[in-house]
Amino acid sequence: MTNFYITTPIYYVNGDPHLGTAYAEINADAFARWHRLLGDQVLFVTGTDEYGLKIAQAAAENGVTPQEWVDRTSERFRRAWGKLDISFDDFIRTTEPRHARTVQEFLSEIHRRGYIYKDLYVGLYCVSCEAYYQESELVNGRDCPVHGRPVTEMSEENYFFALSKFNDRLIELYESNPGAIIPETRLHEVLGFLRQGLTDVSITRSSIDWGVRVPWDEGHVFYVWYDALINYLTAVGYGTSQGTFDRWWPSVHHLLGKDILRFHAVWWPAMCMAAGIDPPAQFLVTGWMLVNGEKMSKSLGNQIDPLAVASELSPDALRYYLLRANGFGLDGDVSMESLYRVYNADLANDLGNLLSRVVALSMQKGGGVAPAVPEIGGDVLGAGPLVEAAVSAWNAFKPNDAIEHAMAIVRAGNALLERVEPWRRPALDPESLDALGRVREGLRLAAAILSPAIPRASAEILSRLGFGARGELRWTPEPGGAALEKGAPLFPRVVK
RNA sequence: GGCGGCGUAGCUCAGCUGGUUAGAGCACACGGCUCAUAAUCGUGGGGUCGUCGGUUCGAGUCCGACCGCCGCUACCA
Repeated sequence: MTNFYITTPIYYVNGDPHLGTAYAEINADAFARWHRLLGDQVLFVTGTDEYGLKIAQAAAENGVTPQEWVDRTSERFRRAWGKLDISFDDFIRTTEPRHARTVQEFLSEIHRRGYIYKDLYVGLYCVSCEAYYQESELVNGRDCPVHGRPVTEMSEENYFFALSKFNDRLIELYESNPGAIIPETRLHEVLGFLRQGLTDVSITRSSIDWGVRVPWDEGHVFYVWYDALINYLTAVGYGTSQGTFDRWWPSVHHLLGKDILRFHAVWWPAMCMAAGIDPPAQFLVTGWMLVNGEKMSKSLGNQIDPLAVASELSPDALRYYLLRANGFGLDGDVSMESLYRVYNADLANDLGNLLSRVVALSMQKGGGVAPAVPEIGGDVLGAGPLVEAAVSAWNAFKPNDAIEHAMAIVRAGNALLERVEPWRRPALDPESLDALGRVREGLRLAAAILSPAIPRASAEILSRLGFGARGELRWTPEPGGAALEKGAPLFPRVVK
């Protein structure tokens, strides 16, 4: 029995769920569903990041307490994921007591081991924002980007994490484990960064109080990044349930966007090493969804609203499009136009229509029941190799390849029907029955492979074709005779 | 500047360690069919594989130069 632990980033609750966060959820969900299908024990964790200065400010602007504010915003994420059929097993909120406990436990351990020390943090501070800025963030090299007023150099006593002590171990980790970061180009980035040399980083703030308290010094809270990463441990019972922890850690797969790669691939493993636990096994780094080559932005008005697509078409439609349109790890150019095009071509015309064809033909020419699945003799659908290829693709975190192989089975099914032409033959013609049985089985296999991407439609395909269960991921002869269900078009064509 | 990557049909891309006439999907054109969501099936057009040079019996696939893009170059959830 294999254990598969996968995480998404936890989202900062300052904004609403959008296409980028939905994309991460959908990918992680697909991988989780794939491994459940394989029979693995799966733990899929997502959540929200609720501390930090910007949250406190947003709460103040809205006239509520920070906790009231994050209760409200976090719920928006949870509800959104429900609408996209995201099958998470746990949802971590960083303001939960269990998380604070884990953070304090974990960082105390690092502190005990001598990798956290007190020092002076010097930075450029905007009094109005009550926040530090990097020089690169400033306007004209000296003004706060929010208030446009000059920042001042300030300093405070902070705790620092001895990141630099892990420089060599991190390089060694990735050199001996090149598969630890997918895609490879992100591995190169991380190694390049590491080879420049690391400096220690400050991990607490005394100027804010919306955060997890530093247990050995109550005047400080942990800087938001440090507590956020630790959610990956909260979910598996670090410090509270050794058995649970040992079961899932360290064979964890962290899915994340390329913009937060360094925090995950540098800081986080170092923190784990400092605490005396193994670093996480793998990082799955996604690209960005671009619209006409540009980052989506509210001002450009070029957004794709994931929830709107889900309600207009279906959650499956959005999921399929995002997983199909782009290779994992690459930036993808997306638009509503291409979404409709892919939806019609693949889901309505090829897949949905094939289901309609085989059900209708079986009713008219096949005796009204599910046609038997014949022995594969002369594998006319090419299903065997295609299923194998799809399995490899899912295992290698390449949803678009897996989908492509499934669709090849579907196309072969349509072609087979054209060749045999059951509609021109008498009812119960043996060749018709053979072809219909093959297409039926082809659809079962395609539905299984596609189920991580389009869970609803996959279940519907199986049930309409009279398959009691999903069955195995290989051609399985079966006597047929089950009841069929005609039903409405699975993916109604959309006309624009 | 340094490090890394990319540039293949109208569009999005596959092409692992170099080897028959360079592939897929979409789009387009023509033809067939009518079971099906005016869906489907077949055929076809279209590519100097960024440019120049080199290695090799042979290069999209290796090497060099150049042109054009892009990412990273620390405390942005």
